[in-house]
Amino acid sequence: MSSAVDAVAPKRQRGIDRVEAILGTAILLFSERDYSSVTMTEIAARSDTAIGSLYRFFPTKDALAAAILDRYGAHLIGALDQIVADVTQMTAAGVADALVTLMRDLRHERAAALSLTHVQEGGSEKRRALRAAMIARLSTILARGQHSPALESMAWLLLYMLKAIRSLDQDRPDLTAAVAADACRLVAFHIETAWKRGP
Amino acid sequence: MSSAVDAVAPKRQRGIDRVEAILGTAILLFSERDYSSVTMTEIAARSDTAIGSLYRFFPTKDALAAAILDRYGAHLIGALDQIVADVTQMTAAGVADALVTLMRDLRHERAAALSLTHVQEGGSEKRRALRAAMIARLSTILARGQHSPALESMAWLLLYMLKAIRSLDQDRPDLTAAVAADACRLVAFHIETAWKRGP
Amino acid sequence: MSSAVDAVAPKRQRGIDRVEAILGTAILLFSERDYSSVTMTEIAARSDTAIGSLYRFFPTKDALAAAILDRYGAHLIGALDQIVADVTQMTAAGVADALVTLMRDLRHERAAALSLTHVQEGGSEKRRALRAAMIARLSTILARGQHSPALESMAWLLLYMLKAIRSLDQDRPDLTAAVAADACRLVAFHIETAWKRGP
Amino acid sequence: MSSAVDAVAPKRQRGIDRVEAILGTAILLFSERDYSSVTMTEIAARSDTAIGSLYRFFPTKDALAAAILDRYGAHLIGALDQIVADVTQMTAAGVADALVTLMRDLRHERAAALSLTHVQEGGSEKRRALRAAMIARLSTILARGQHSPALESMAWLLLYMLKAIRSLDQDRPDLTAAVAADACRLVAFHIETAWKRGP
DNA sequence: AATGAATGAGCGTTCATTCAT
DNA sequence: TATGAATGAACGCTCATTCAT
Repeated sequence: MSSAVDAVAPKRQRGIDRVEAILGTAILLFSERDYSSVTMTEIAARSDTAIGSLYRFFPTKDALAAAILDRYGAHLIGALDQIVADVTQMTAAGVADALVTLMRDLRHERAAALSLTHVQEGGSEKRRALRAAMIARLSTILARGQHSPALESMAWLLLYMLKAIRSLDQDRPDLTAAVAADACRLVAFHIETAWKRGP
Repeated sequence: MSSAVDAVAPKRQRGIDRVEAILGTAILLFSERDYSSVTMTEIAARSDTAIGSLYRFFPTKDALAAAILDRYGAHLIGALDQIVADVTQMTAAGVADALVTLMRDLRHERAAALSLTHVQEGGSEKRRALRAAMIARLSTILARGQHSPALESMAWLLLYMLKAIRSLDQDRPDLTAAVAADACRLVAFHIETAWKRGP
Repeated sequence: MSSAVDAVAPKRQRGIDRVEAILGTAILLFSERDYSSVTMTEIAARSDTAIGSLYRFFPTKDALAAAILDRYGAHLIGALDQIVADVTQMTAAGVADALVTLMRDLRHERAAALSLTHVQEGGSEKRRALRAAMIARLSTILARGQHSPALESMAWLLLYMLKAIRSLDQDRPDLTAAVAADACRLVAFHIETAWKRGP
Repeated sequence: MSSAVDAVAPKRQRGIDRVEAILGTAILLFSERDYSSVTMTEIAARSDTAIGSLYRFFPTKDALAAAILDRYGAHLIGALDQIVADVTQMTAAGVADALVTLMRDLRHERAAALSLTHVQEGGSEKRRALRAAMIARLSTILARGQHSPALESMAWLLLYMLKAIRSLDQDRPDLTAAVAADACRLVAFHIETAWKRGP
């Protein structure tokens, strides 16, 4: 009953490539459909992986979901930290543009992450941690470099606006150009409001 | 009303009640979880319906999903039509407030509808039609009574902002009060921009 | 994820028959092979049951095992109680004969129960309870009607001798006749030793 | 011994150690659980052997089982032959004690062997051969040195009684002391009955 | 008409065994 | 040679749907 091997981590190049293929395929499928309706068999088949090999690297479906969330979180936080570092030398419009662009770049991973919202196994905890980390960065941006809990509710609104813009971008890519300026203007308006208000 | 109909009326009424119970339960469950992970058996049990009866009213799971989407669409479009009818006599702030309030009122049905996004059986077609209907109303609002295709991209942005506000409202109900004014201000800013721009 | 129907209990005649067929097949298979190597699919196929129906009555493999153990325990304890009731009017040889015969009659169920020894889900607890119940009866028999904890170790030895005789009976049915008298003589010798010793 | 062999001797010794570790681990696991529920991966991990190496020494799981049975059989027959050699100079009680002790000493290997009862690959043939060999020795013991087919059924009964005593010993080690004398007395009674009866 | 037992394809997962490195 | 990644048939179990009662 108890399996001797449970863990993961590819050691050879082939394993690393395979993990990449699996994650890419999984992100693609989860971004298109339900977590529950995407099957491990399908992920394996589409990434040219034997089902047994898939389970070598990701011992459960939830573990695969967690890996995707982790990777998405790392990308996101890394990029936000970059903006935080530069915020004192940027205009509101510049910050708005950076944020909107960042969200567009991560659109696929984000869509996949959305499908993983309800995953068991500490998934909601992971999401909570990620959200907290994002809110912390966005609050700092709204406070122009000094973290300020008073701005947290504005940070939440900013976060959800950014999500909305990314969703729109993904659902109607034909509108991206037409919408871009207005979207940035809205975000910039929000940021300026915060900056005027002070920390 | 006549005694001749009374014989069947209870039956009909019972059927209506049953359908209501099923739809209510389904909306609740779909708003909490994956479409795929909510089972017909569970919907039947939670609404005190025999599984066979559930299938009498909704011959497939997709048909049940379609019924929920239809009902949600009708509610939404009805309410938007009301705002459209009154828009020429409202301020931008008033319109913003009406829209935000509407979205909050429909939050449960909306959450359920989100779960049904990827349903087969003409689900995406239904969604497309609903979106088109919403965009038409929002465009009219942004044009202050006259429908204007030029404002379509702004209508899309408005639509997604409203979604974002509703999501935030649902995910963090503790922030509703703190966020409400800023959210309405943003929406009003967007509406005013459109109104200034002209149709 | 959570299933609305978990429990069991057939209500119609057809269901009762089916449960009998399933239990019979399962006892047969478990008496021939490993618990782990007997598959639910095989039990279903051999008892002409759809796999889904098998799971309606026995929601897990362990539950099926538990049902078999329960039934075996009930048969065994019932028969032992009969012997206990009559023991004061019987000779040692008569008791020995009754015990050996009883074991022979239950040989198939017993062989199946053996396969279920290591089943999780409180299986070992069930086995412990059954053993305790058997030891209590055998102690009473060895004490000629009065229960006596002092005779417990002799009861254990008796229990294992009876198991041995039944196993031999099953493994080499051709020897049954040749062995029967010697086996009964051994058991009677043990019972007489206990009776002489006193409670 | 010579330096020329030293180069390979360590390799051979390592191989022997490895095989010993594997067999020991396998006996331990098989004595605790189902043959089917013990995995090759687990045996490999617990004996610090790479799965590939395990398969080099034992090309199938059945081959590993066969090796365990062979070793158990060799131990058992060797010890019985010793008793056979001495039987003419022993009392019935002495023989009984020797047999009971022997069984106790081999209890772990025996428990493992029990798990392997139903293994395919000539496993039942192996078991039959082993049993025949045991019965031959026990018959000889019961005939006091002269092999006598007439005593075969008594030998079978003796074999199963010995199994029962060993099982009891293993299941309830706390009773060993209390039960030992009674168990030996029973076996001695059986042996004496045979000796009286003559070959 | 209403019920719930029956059905079986398909899901997540395991593990004996093979084979490239 | 020794290693452990790769393979895929098969397992326990679920659930949308059908159908006899």
